[in-house]
Amino acid sequence: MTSEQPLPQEPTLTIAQVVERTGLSHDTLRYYEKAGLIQRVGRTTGNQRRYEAADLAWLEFLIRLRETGMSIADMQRFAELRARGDATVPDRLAMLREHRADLADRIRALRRNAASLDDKIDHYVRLLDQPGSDELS
Amino acid sequence: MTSEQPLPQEPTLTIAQVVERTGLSHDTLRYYEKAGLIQRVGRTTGNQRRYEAADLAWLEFLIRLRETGMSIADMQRFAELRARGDATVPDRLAMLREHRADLADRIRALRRNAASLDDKIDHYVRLLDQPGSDELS
DNA sequence: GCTTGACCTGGAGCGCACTCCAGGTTCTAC
DNA sequence: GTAGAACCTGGAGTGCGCTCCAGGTCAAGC
Repeated sequence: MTSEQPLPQEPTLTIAQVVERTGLSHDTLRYYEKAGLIQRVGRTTGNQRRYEAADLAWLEFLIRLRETGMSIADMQRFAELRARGDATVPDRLAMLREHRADLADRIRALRRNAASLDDKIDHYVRLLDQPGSDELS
Repeated sequence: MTSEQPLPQEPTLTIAQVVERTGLSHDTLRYYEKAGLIQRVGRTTGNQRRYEAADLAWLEFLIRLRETGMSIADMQRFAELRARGDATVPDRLAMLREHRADLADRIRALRRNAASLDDKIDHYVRLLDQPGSDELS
């Protein structure tokens, strides 16, 4: 048999590796941690951060919340609920559903606005096709 | 025949009326004007602003640019081109097309993110349906 | 004519989400 | 063991897009 090997510790990531994988900056990672968006990350004996896979997954979820327009304050609320455990799943679900509905509204509004940009673009194209007419807008 | 009437001056709007119609605040309207986003608005002899229909239409266009994520700096560039007249139509068209393409990208990204929020929501729903399993995220 | 509310200006202040800095500690490679 | 890169902290600074303020002027109704 093979000799007993040390438990293959789940590999951890340095902050530089997390920067590379998430696109967040060092400062933003520290800011998110200070703000309570991520629970205290593991440390080496020398006090340097070592991120685990679960931290990375959570960060990626936070990034999605941010990219869909959630404020830091709301992310803090969400993170706090998460930290309180399973009992808060209904609250988290409610928050997420509300955020999802807001997002749907915003996407609809963007599409409407996109359509009117298209109209404006068409207007300019026509101006270029038949020049000479006084421009109105 | 009817007696000669004074030219029915195109009715103008006070700033309060524009606030009401656009949803922009007094301060934002003045800020936009100072920033050159709208060309100097007409004034009464007493120096109070009187907006014309064309001003309102332009403001509504600016609002669409803003709502689709254009920065004030880019709106300034656009407004400046507009102020320079017909010769800049090609530049304006190019700006608008680029902005439109960015917008399409952002809408696509939002839809992708929305889909992954939906996954997360489903995950929570399943957690609630079959409680007891240790929660992972 | 007077009151009251709407409007004017320049400039300071604010909230958000980072970003930068100084000064020190730790890690890695030689 | 040492050099240099990576990392640590608290706190100050930044850019954006407004928002507020003080101290005045103007306009409309009585």
